[in-house]
Amino acid sequence: MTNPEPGETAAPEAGRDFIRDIVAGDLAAKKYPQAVTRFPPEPNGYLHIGHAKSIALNFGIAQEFAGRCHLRFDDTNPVKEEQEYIDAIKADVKWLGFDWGKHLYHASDYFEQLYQWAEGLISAGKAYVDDQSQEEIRINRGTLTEPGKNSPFRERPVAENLDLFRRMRAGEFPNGARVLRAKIDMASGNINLRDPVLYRILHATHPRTGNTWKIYPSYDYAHGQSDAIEGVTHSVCTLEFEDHRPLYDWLIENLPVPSKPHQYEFARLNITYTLLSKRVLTELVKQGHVVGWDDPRMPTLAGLRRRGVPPAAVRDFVKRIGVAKANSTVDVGMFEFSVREALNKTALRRMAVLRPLKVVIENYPEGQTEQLEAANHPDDPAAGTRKITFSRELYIEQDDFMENPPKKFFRLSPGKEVRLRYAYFITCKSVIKNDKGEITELRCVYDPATKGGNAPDGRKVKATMHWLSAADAKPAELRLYNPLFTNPAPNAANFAADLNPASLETLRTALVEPAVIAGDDSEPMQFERQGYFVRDKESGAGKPVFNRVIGLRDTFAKETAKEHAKK
RNA sequence: UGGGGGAUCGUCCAAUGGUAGGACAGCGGACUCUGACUCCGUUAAUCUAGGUUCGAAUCCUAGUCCCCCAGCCA
Repeated sequence: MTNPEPGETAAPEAGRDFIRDIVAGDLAAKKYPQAVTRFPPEPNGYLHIGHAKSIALNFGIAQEFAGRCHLRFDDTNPVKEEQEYIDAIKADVKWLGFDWGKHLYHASDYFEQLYQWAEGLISAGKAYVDDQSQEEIRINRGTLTEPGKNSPFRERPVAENLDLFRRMRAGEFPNGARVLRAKIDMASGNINLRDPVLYRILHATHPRTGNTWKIYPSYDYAHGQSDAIEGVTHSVCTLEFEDHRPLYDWLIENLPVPSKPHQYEFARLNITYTLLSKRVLTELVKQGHVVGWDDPRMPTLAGLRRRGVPPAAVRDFVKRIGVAKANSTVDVGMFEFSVREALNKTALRRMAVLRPLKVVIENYPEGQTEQLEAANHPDDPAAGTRKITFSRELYIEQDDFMENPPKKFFRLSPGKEVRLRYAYFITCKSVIKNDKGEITELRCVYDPATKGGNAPDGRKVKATMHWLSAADAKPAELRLYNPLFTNPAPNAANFAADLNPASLETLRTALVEPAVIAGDDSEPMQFERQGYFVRDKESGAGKPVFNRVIGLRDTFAKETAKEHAKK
């Protein structure tokens, strides 16, 4: 985290959303010397693209307003939290491109302070130990339309509360025996104010504090106070915490905290064909619908990373969608746009045949080969060129040939001439089929005068196709991914019903040009006319595996689909 | 029927009393050795009804619809 010179607090991009407006206004009014934000994940799962929106917001504000942003783990529930998640979250935030510098904190760092403040609340008569069972507390809380009833333990003397609370800490009582509650208002229309639980007994091992604590603070009690301890000025969270704000403020007002942070809420991210719920994502993993948190079909940052999505694409996406208070669902197409845009600029071009169809160039001498030059990136000469081999036996894409093509089909068909990219024009002479009538091979002729891909007589072809020399092509496994859900608005409550059975399509007979294997395959490449692919971690020397990050925009396929829909 | 929020092109986000704008998607075209990219053009919206005002997405009144809250989760 960089901390630019003071005085540089004028906001360069102020006013891009209502939260930044507030920050800019507070800074202009000299309410704070510096904007301090925080990203506060609970380590009970992996981060997903919805978190990326929050990360970019919080770290972005710090950058733009010359403030700072903390990474703080909200680790108040040891029953659900694990070290694996803590490590994964840090890795994901870094991957996204943000740096908390020295500002790494945990709510658990403040457990002792929080405890002392709780005793203070008890001493002030503002909190009490409740012996009611969980069930009784629930019943006495009332309903949305009926007020709650005071606990019979609400007027317990301070000394007794203190004694009981200390014994709770000492571990004298089993889980659920008692809780510490704030004494606010059991009749409040806001249920969060009906004597909210501040501490509960939990005999569990915490990833950081081990077995030191037998009681743990609730989210409401820990969160705002952690903000205050850290000097957070703008505590940004999602809409569902809006009606926790009065409680947030009550605690800040009634505790001797060192600063007074304020909470602001924005709408969480939703995307079509996607579920961004930690509960659902956890179940997808645990029930084996995906191979893990980093399954390339997952909307987790780990999944996107493995899928080959550049972090810049994620940042661009969350910047495009903006920040507001209205619930909304972003079209997944908008994310795909960001991914393609990021990849198009940098991905090196290669050729790969997903579903091979053999082609024999009848008039090309047997045994002869030649090296042709191909650009690594047509829009960037600096990316250089590579050699590709041409020979008598080739492979083209099955989709690039039709025996009886419709008018709009520009590719190869009997008697038709097309260009093989960077090579020659070829014309299809005949089709060879097997017993079942399936096309197994094409016999074509080439025009030696078109070497490199241009006809000296100026004649044009409608299509340019990718191809591979049979002797040089390398086998590879290609994994094509489709949305995990078939429903644009998947039902989180019954997500299994909306699962897409075809979310993963594995191509085991695909072929790639040698440069794909030989070159640096850690970065995504574009397999021309197909899409962007990146080497998967399961890839081995003898068995290269590539993930399709995303396909190229395919206007022809879209038109074809439309035609079909009409019929 | 308690409390808290929200409604602007198909979608997401702007416009804070003065020409409703941008992005994605769509459509049409140009270009093209990727049916990609790029470029040009274009369709398309203020939840409803009243009111205030020279002028309303914006202010007022009354409605409608949507979301969140009854964990010892966060």
